Amino acid sequence: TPLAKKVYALLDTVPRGKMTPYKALALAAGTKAYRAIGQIMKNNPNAPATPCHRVVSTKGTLGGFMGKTDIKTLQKKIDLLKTEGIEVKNNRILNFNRILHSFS
DNA sequence: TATTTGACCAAGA
DNA sequence: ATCTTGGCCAAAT
Repeated sequence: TPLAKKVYALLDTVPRGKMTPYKALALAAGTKAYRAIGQIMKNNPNAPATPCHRVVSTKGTLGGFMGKTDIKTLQKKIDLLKTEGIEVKNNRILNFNRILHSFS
């Protein structure tokens, strides 16, 4: 889908160890449809190839991973993030404000 | 074409 | 702190 292409392109610019909220990602893609971002991820099994694990809610919570919201799946996302140096505790990202990525 | 659905968000209560 | 409400808009049905 057209929006998805932009989103994926932007995701590639998010460096390892940093994250972006759904909102910022959507706005950077030129739309206000932050809700649509999640839909795109769900339907596109580009799973960990494009770093969808670096996308989070503005509150610093994880949202979901690979179409699911259950704790087990989220834990995988957490582990994956940990390998990039991002710690998640009690469904909250530590140093959230420090690792936010801003698009040019 | 019309309706429904969210991996959302911000503001109230 | 938690819960509800209303708004949002692309994609999927």
